[in-house]
Amino acid sequence: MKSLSAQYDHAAAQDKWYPFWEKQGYFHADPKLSQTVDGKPPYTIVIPPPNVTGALHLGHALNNTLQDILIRMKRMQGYNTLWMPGTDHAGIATQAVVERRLLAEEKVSRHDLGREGLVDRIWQWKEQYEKRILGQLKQLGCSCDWERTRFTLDDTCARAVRETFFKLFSDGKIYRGKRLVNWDTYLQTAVSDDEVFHEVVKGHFWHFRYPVIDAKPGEPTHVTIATTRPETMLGDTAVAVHPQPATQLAKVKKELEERLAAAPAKEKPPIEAQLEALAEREKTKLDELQTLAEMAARGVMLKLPLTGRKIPLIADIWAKPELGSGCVKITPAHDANDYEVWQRNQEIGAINILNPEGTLNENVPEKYRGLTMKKAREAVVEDLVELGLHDPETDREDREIDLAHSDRSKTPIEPYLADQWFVKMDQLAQTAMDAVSSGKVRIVPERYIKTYLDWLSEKRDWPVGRQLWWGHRIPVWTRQSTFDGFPEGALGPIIATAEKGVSTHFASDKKSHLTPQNHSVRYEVNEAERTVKTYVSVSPGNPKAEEQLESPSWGYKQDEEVLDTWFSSALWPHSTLGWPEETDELHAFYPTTTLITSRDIITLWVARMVLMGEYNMGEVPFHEVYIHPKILDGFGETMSKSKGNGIDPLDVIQKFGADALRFGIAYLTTETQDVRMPVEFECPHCDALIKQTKKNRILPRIECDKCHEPFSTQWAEKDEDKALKRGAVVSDRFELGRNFCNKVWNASRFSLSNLEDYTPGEVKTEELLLEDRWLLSRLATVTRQVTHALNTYRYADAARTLYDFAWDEFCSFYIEMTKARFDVPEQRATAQRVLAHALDTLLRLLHPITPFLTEEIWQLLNEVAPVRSLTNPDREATESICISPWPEWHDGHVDSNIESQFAEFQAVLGAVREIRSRQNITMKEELSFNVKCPTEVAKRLEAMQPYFAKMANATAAELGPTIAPPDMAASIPLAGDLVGIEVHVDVSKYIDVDAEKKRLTNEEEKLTKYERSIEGKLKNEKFVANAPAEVVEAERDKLADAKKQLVSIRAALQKLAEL
RNA sequence: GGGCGCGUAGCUCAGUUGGUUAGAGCGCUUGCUUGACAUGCAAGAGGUCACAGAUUCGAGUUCUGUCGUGCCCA
Repeated sequence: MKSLSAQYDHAAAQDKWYPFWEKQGYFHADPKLSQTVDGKPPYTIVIPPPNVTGALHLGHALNNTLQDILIRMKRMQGYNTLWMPGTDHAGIATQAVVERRLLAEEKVSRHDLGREGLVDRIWQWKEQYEKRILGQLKQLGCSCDWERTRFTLDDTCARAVRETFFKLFSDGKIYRGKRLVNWDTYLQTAVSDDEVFHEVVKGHFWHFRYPVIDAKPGEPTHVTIATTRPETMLGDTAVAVHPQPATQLAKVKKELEERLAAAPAKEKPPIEAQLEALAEREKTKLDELQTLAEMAARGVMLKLPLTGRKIPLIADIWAKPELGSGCVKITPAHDANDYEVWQRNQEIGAINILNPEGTLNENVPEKYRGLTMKKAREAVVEDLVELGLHDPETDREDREIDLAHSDRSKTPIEPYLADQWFVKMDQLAQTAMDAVSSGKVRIVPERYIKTYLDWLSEKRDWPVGRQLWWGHRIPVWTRQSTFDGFPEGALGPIIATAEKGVSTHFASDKKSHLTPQNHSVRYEVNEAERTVKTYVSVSPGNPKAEEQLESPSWGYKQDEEVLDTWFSSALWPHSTLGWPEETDELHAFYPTTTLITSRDIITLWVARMVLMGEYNMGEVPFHEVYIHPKILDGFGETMSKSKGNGIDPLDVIQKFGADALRFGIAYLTTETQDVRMPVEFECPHCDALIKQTKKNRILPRIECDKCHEPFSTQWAEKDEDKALKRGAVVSDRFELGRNFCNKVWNASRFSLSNLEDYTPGEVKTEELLLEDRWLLSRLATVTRQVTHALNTYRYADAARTLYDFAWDEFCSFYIEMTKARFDVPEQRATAQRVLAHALDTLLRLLHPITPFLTEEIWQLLNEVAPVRSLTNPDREATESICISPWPEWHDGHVDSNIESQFAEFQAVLGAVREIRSRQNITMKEELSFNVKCPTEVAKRLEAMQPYFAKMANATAAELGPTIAPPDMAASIPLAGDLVGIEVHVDVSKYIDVDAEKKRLTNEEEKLTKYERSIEGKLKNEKFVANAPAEVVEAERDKLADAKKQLVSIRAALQKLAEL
């Protein structure tokens, strides 16, 4: 047998076994098999496709490790398993990263490159990062079916996207609408909410007066409004006042009073001040507000200064009578709250006053057209002053304003009303809600059902267009024409009346490539202007039809926008399997089994997959969704690609190994909590540890605090940085895993070295010793617990169970005990067979979590003991642990009697060790001890003599019920189930009397306290009367036990006192 | 503002339906070159289970509130 290193070499194992697994094709799922494998259904997981914006961090490592653990277990259980891998194009995020890079490094913008040029460059980026991401997954040990790797923008997915869009379009579920977007005037694109950051800036609060038209006597002639953005008044379409100012004020007052009553003394003054102001307001303002509310109800109009437009005074709850003038101007096209007001008061309309580049458009008086917002602001204020509607001296307050900025251009965001493509969600959302309510899709943990249902129940239509170039271009061709001059020759006559929202077909002429089946049409008719916009969606695979539409005579243009990334992600479970083709894969593996993901995309992704699955396939995409915790950094922040606080799993794998990382991850994946992972950098020059800080976590190079040498990090990109040595990232969490792997490795090393003359053979029950039966019993229990834990996504339970069993039971006891048996020829063969069997089982249980380690040992074990199952004596071990059968447990092996007998031995051994340690007796000195115990216990302990010798260098001199403790003894009475057993060591040679007295006195105190607490309980009549009989009984037993212990401790103390 | 979590040892976390003398790993202390493993072995110290009420014979565990903290939605 070759000699094995004392340390597990994770790098070697990873390099060796991953290519082997791939070559053997273990990860490839054959759809034809799935109907036939043992009657077991296929087991499928689709990967949440990581986006190609950047490399993976520990959060992804967690997500994918959890998937791999299940996939590997199910594969071993004989299911036809498919883990479908792939990546996501992540429209805006990726385009933004590439654009930023281009600008920084080559000083070119997307406009310089043009659409095709930019998209080309993004593809290059994608190739690079896809490679890196897939490489990371392989390094992690993920057993994905790589032959099926997909990308959300590849041809297969594109086909599914086109098909789905066409289907939705034809079904009338896609429409054009208006929506407020975060408009980045610098980049001229909408940005999503999470690409916006808020910053408080200094600004002003301006008060203006708008004249009332035809005010009745006694009514106000002007309405005062206040704004932080005067220029938007050009787009006002109403002024709102609260419909019931008195009620509202009373409500606010009541809330304040309640808060005042509950507030601690020091917080009272500001609330009192507010209440006073409110009272003042009721006196001075309320009447006027009441009047205004009545005027609003009557339909009074106001004259919007500078524009000459008339706008209504409306009653709406958005107006806050407790604030400012109590009236608020409404600019639906440029303010989110005002937009909501418009939704409630459709008649007021919305006026967009902004050009895409941030200047004012033709909807404002000529004077202001073309001005930037800033210039317009000055002009508007100036002109209002001129009209006497604003006094700069009294009507302007300083104020801090929370202003949204674009993360990408760092310029202020303009809320902007844009035309958008929407998907109608009413019915689709309902199907997704039903899927979960009915239990067709189970969400684990259940609390996330609420998130899912709450979001879907709003049934908000889904805006699917994005003003980007990177993505699936919307397959709609548009042309605007006059109503009269409808292009008869080209299009043929209109069949249906061209009403708004009517979908119909062109009548095809014979030469047309547009057939009734391959396209769908919608019209948007503007009767006032007598124009019609025609939208044509073409089903996939009809390039000629598209060409025809784009030909000069037809004059159609394809929509410039692309689809929201989530549109393609929503199809992922079926698009990756080949839909809309009726592939074998689709038949075999859809619906998939489980989805494993993180909670932040329950609404964005999970819900949409369910509704699209139902829509396209008529069937849910998966039966269970497991939502796992998130890894936070040392500052409690979630790791994210954009923040740059993520840790590259490769930095961990390189130092600790993939197995250690995976074990650490499984160990921390508990049901409820997110997990903090404070990390440190390890200097590659001097091994000093450098704390990760918010500052250094994004640096490409870091200088060591101690030796001042620089080293590189995952962010290194410049050659000079890359040339530096890379600093590893370290954390206890990984050390735990690394140490555990090493422990298993060494236990295996020991086993292997003692199996050289192993022969397979039947082991008869009567040949088994106590420790064998104990181990088999424990193994059965552990197998059951681990299987159950993984089946219910209790990863931490599985990892902890295995950790404790492997370390504390298998290594610390079983292996230690077999050492003694290998020296006894007649015991050797049985010990070997049980050991080989146990190691074999343990490896298989561990394999899903630590695949490389277990494969490495499996292969070594196969060399010396290829046949090693006690339960299937003829079975030869498989060529790889990947495809070995998952352990089954035998209830017959579980023997609580044996386990308690073993616990007895462990406790006595522990007592001996404790005395040795307390008395400072080194292991070199042989120890003799006595045990006072019942006869049957004595008999059993007698049989364990070799183990006391081996494991504690101690001999039980006397055992039995009549043993008298030595005169100078250190004594430990056992507790709990083992009460009645006393361990005594004659320590006359060593004893530190004072120390022993002190210890016993401590112990006595503790026990006395304990005794009193139980006595207290038992004296409580209510407890005795109300608690279940067995609980009361248990307390009585505890009391009796404590008393027994006390007796022996007092006796020992007494003896010491007599010395 | 609404929803969902989390506050247990110096740190990172377990603690299943209320009944244990509240656990683990790391760190710390003491002693070990025990022939698988110092990435190890043996032992030890360390806790008002955030705070305040309530329910109960009994609360780390259930309920209410407060404070702190995190995420999601607006």
